[in-house]
Amino acid sequence: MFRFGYDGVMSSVTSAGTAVRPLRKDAERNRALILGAAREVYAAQGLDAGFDEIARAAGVGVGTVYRRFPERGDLVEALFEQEIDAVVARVEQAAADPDPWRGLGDFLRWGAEAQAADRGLAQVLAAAGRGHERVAAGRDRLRPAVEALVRHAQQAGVLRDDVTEVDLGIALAMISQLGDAGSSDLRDRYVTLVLDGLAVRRDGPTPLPPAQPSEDDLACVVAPARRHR
Amino acid sequence: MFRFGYDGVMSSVTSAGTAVRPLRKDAERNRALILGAAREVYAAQGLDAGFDEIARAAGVGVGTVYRRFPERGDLVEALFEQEIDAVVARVEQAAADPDPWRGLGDFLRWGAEAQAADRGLAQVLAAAGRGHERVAAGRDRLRPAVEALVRHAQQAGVLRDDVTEVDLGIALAMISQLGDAGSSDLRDRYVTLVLDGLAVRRDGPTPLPPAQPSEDDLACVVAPARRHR
Amino acid sequence: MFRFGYDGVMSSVTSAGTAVRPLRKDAERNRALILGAAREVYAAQGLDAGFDEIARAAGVGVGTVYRRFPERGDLVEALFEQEIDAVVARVEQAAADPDPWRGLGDFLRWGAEAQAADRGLAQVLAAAGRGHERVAAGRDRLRPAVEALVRHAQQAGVLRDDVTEVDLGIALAMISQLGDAGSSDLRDRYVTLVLDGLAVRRDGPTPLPPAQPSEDDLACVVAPARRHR
Amino acid sequence: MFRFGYDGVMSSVTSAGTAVRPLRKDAERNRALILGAAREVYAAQGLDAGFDEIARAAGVGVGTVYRRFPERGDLVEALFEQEIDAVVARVEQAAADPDPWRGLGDFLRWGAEAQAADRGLAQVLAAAGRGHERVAAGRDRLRPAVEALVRHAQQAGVLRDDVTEVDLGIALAMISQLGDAGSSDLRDRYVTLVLDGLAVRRDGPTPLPPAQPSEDDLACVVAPARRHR
DNA sequence: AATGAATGAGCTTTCATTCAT
DNA sequence: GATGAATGAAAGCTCATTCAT
Repeated sequence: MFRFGYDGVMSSVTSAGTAVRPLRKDAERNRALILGAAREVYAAQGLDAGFDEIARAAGVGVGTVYRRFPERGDLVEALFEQEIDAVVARVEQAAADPDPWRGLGDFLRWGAEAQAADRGLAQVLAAAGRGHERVAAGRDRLRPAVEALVRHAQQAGVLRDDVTEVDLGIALAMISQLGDAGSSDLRDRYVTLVLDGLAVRRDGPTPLPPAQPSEDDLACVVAPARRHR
Repeated sequence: MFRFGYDGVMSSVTSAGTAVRPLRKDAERNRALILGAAREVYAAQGLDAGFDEIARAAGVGVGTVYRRFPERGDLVEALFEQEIDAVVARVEQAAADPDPWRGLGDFLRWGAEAQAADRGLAQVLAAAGRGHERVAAGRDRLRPAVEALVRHAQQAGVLRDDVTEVDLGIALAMISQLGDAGSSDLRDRYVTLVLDGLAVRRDGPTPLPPAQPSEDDLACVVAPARRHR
Repeated sequence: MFRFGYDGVMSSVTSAGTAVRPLRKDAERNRALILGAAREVYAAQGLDAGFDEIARAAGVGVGTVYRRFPERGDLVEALFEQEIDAVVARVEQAAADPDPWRGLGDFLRWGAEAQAADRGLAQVLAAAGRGHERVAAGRDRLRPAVEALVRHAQQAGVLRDDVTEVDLGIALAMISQLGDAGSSDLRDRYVTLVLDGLAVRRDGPTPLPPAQPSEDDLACVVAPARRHR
Repeated sequence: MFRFGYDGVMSSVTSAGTAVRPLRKDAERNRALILGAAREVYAAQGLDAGFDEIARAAGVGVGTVYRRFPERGDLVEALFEQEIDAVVARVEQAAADPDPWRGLGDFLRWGAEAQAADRGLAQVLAAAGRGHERVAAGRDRLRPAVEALVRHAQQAGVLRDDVTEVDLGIALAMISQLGDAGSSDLRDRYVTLVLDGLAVRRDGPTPLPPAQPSEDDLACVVAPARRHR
C-alpha cells in the first residue's frame, strides 16, 4: 500500500555506498525509531511538525533527535533517502510492465495515492531539487529509473516524444495538489486527465472516473495548502 | 496584469445583496486599507503572514485588523470576494472569445500566471470550498461564468464532454502547484499538457514550450510548499 | 544605601539629551518595573540571569521584556545609563570635598561597597568600554567628573601626578574583585592599600583595617568569579 | 613561561601524604590526560567550560571525566593541587632573591602574567579557600612559602609590617582582574601601583609603565567578567 | 572501567490574540 | 473605534548529567 517501510538497510552504509562509522546498536535503533516517527508525524501534519512531537512519537528525548539530525533538513533528507527507495522500486516495477502505458498510469496513480496518504512525502518529493548531497544522490538514483519508464513508453509509441523525465516529476507534483480528502476514485479522475495530456494521440477522451465530481468536491479534493487556523 | 484591484463596491452591501449596518466612513476606509495591504502581503508571503504584518502594511494597528476581521478566515473570505470578481471577469472574457479553445487556453494561462504572481491567490482559490457564506456566494457568482466557458467549448466540440465546471477549478489548482520560480514559458508547458488532456481528441501532441525543461527546473518550478527552514 | 534608585527622569529624553517618542504611560511604567527588577535580579545573580526571571520579578510577561529590550545588551545598557548617573553624582560629591584626598578615598570605598552589594553593577562597570552608543555616552558623562576628582587631588599634591582618570576606573575594577562575602571593614583594608599606592608620597603606611585578615578571609573576600556549581 | 606542567607526582598519593588505593594504570593515564586537557581548556575559556569539551580535548569520553571527578569542584581541586606546586616554586624563588623587594615585585608581575595567560588559573587561585581537603592541603604548602617571602621583605624594611601572607593572596586576586587583553606593560602599571601601596614608605611614586593608558585601555584591560552575549 | 548516546529541564525567542489606554 | 503594548503558550535549541552498552 502506501506506507514506506524502513528498508532494513544498515545505515552504516548509505544507499549511495559511502561508508561511515556504524552507529552503536542502541543509537541505530533510536535512529530508526525517529525516522519511523518522523514519517508518521510528517505524514499526518506535514514537514512543519516540531521536533518535540517527533521525539514524543518516537519515545525518545528531544536531545536525541537533535543529536542525530542537527538540523531539520538532515531529517528530511534521511527520510527522503528512504522513501526514494520505495519510489525507485515503484518506478522500476512500472517500467517493467509489458504494457508501458499501463505501467505509466499505474505509477502516476500510485503517486497520487501515496502523496495523498503522506502529506510529508509530497513535500519531500516537491523538495526533490533543493537540499544537498543526499537529495542529489537520491535524484541520481531516481532519474535513470524514470528515464527508462519514459523511454519505454515513448518507444512503444504511446507517450508523447516531447516529454522527459523532468516533466513526469512535475506532473507528479501537480497531482500532489490533490489532497487526501476526496476518494481515490476522484484522484484517479485527474490522473486520467493528465495521462490524456501525456498520450501521443487520442481519438477520444479516456473515460473519467467517477461519473461526476460533486459540486463541493472542489472544496475537499484540493490539498489544504495550509489551514487558515 | 495580475493585480486584482479593489473593486470599489461599498462593503456595506455584500455582493450577495445582504444589507448590513454601514460602517463609519473612517472604518470603511480602514477596511479598504487592510484588504489592500492583505492582498499585497499575502501575494508575497502566502496566507501564513501574520496580522501584524498586514497591519503595518496598512498603516493601522493590529487591533483594528482584529476588530474588522475577528478571525483570519474572515479576511480571507473578504479577499476572496474581491478577487473572485476579477476572476469572473476573466472567465467571461474567455467565454466570449469567438474561438472557445483559445478562450479556454488563455484563461488557464492567465490563471497560471496570476497564481504564480500572487501566492495568496492560489491559496484563496484552493480554499474555494471551505469557509462559509461569502465564499459560497462567491462561488455562486463564479459557477455560471465557468459553466458558460465550458459549455461553449464543449458545444464547439473541442473540450471533452465529460468535464465540468468543477474539473476546471481543480485543473487550476493543480496548475497553481507550479510556483513563481520558473519562467512563464515553463508554466505554459504544463498548462499545454493539461489542455491536451482536456481536448476531445488530438491527432498528435501540441508543441510544448519551451524546448526542454532543464534538469533542475523541477527544483525551481514546483511551488515551495513550505521552506524546510 | 548602595541601591541605585530610578532617577525619575522621563525616558522620553535620554540622559544624553536625544529626544525620542515618549512611551505610552503604561509602557513607561513597565519599563521602569523591568529596569528595577533587572537591577534587583542582576544584583543578586549577576548579568547571566535569564529574561524569564527578570520578567517574573517585574511582574510582567517575558514578551514585554523582549519588546522593550530586544537584546540583552539593550537592557544592560539602559541599566548602565541609570547607574552611571548615581556614579557621576558620587564622583562629583567626592570632587567637591574640601579635602580632596578624603574625597578620593570616600569614592573608592563607596565603589567597593556598591559593587559588593550589586554583582551586576560590577560587571556593568567592567563593561564600561564595550557595548555601544549609550555606554559610550555614559562614559562621556563620567569622564569629566572623574577627571575633576583626579585633578583636584593632584593639584592638592596628594594624588600622584602620573595617574589619570582611566587608572581610577581600573583601580575600581580591581577593587570589585573583592566580593560581597567579607565585612565592609575587610574591603576597606584593600581600598586603603590601593590608596596608599595612589598617594604621592608616604612617610609610612596608612593603618589598615581590620587588625588582621583571618586565615580564610582570603576564601571569602574574593569575589566568587563564578560558582563552580 | 606561564604554563604549569604536570608535575609527574603519582596522584595515587596526594601531596599531603594520604594514601589511597592506586588507580589502574590506564585509569591513571586517563586522569593525567584529563587534567592536562582541563588546564588547556580552562586556560582558554575559564572554569565555565563544560566537561564535554574537556573530554574531547583529552580524547576520552565524558563518562570517564565524571567517573574520575564526580563533580566539577573535584577537578578544580586536583588542578589547583598541581598548579600550586608551580606557584610555590615561584614564591620560593622570589623569597630567595637577595633583593626582597625585587623578589616580591617579580612574583606579583609573574602572577599578573600567569593569570592573564590562563583564565582558569585566576579562577582557581581565587577559589583558594573554597573546596575542601585538597585545597586546604595546597594552601598549607603555599602558606609557609609566602610567609617567608613576606617576612624577608618586612625584615629588610621594605614591605609594610601590617600586611600578611593573606593580603598578598588577595592582592594577587585583585590583579587577576586585569585580563589578558592589554599589553604586559599595561599590567605592570597596576602591579606597580599595588607595590607602591605595599611599600613601607615612599618619597615619591615609582614610575609607572607605560607612559599613559589610552582612553579605551579601560575597555580592554579589565577581565571580561563575562560576555554579555 | 570506558564510552558516548540519551535525557530532559531550562533558557531563549516568537507570535497570535487580548485588552488597557 | 483605534491603537499598539502586553501576554503567555509554544517552539526551538543547548548542555550538564546519567546510564545502557
